[in-house]
Amino acid sequence: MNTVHTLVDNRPSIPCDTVRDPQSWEALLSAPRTKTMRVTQHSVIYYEGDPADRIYQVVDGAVMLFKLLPDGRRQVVGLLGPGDLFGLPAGEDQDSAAETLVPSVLKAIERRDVEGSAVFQAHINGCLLRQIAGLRDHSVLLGRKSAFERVASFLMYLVPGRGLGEACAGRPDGDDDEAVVRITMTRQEIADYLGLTIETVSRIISDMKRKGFLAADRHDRLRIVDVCALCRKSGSH
Amino acid sequence: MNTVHTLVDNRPSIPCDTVRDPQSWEALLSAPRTKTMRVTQHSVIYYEGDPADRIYQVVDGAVMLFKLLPDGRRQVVGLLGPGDLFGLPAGEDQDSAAETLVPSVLKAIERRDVEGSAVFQAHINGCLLRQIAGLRDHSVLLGRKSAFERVASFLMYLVPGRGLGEACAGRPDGDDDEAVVRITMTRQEIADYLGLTIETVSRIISDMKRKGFLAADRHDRLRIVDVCALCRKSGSH
DNA sequence: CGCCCACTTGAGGAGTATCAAGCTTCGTGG
DNA sequence: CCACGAAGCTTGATACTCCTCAAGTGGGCG
Repeated sequence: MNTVHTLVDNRPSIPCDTVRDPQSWEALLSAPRTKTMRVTQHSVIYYEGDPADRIYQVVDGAVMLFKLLPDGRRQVVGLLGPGDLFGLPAGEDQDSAAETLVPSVLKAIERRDVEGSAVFQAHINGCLLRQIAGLRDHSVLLGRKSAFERVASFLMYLVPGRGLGEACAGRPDGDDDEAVVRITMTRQEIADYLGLTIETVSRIISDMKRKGFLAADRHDRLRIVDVCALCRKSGSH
Repeated sequence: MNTVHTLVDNRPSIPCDTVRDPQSWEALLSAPRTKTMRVTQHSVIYYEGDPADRIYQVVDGAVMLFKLLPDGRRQVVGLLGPGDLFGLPAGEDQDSAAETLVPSVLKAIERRDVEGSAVFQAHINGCLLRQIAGLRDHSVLLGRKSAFERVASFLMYLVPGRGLGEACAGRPDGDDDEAVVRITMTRQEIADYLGLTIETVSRIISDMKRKGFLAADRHDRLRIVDVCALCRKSGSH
């Protein structure tokens, strides 16, 4: 917890060609010590307990954070997409494991490069606040929602441009409020995210099809017939 | 939705050289615009949706953060003690409500006083990271633990100096590993924190007494007969 | 002393997990 | 190109945990 306060004098200009101390987050991403990683689906980036000497940003793809109980029960504690940061725990070691859900491109930034810089701290701060908001919403889901509501909430989360909050607000609830979502997670991953079993997730999705909320395009692709209708079943509206 | 806060400005302490730009977190706490609040038990500090123009630090006491679903279901998404910060959402408005669990002393800091300062950002960062770690642990509890394990985990959390992580690690598991914890939360608050009902919490505690894990001191006070034994039942060890 | 509120206890039922088959889909190799 | 196997998904039967509804019980305060 011994933060080194490098008080960077931030003058307005910043022509900043190949600075030793990059002045913006974008510059940091292309700094010499920052590495770009291209990783395949289901690659483990780190395990819980690994030393946290780098932080990561998702450039493209998707990453899942999870924790395990000693007996093997797993809980997914975060889903990350482009722009999100991960790998920055409170202590010295990672407090969760990180694994890619799809082939991804990541930036690995040396932790010491971000500590002490006001610009980076502010950027990181924003990311952390968004993660906290997401975790709080997810606590409500895990603690208070039924299985049906959990799956409905999850599907809403997958609808582009309607992540959780703005879900139902978007368009008038007239006809043709359709959306096609790609499911890039396995049933097991979804179950571990929603605090359910694989069988329950499967049953709920079948049930949603039977009730006309969903139509099957393919195995890894679902058509939500009426986004608003499903959203109203998510418990949040 | 607007509770009246008793904003008591207590200036007795700290000569307070009236800095315009305080350079340390401690200095900020005694800056002119920072107010000290003394609030009674069960005071609402803010509701979800209120504008977030101040952030708060717990000086003494305890605060609970919670969210409500439209139908009234409640989930407690955070328990805070001395030193913890709250009231800093990702957006403009509060994403959860805040209420005191016991009579408390809080510092209310103008949000604009902390934005843009490297020193404060770094301090806030550490607080946010600790909150994220707590939320992740709590996700595991809500998503994957049984009712018994949840209550056991909660009791471990109350044991002084054994918050979650270091729980069982402390002392040798010899005899006399006793602890007395004060329960300052109502059964309803505990239930809403653990994602259970009031009746289930009550039943589990009775069950723990019957099985010899707990002994009743008083209504709001429990004696944990063998901390290590209970800890082993918490699912985390 | 008695009321009120928070807590406890009980009976019954809903919802989800568990266990056990089937069924698809996809990749591999004949 | 198709047969085969494996892995992931779906469906069914059953069990069990926890919730719901309802009736006590106890302690604190007027």
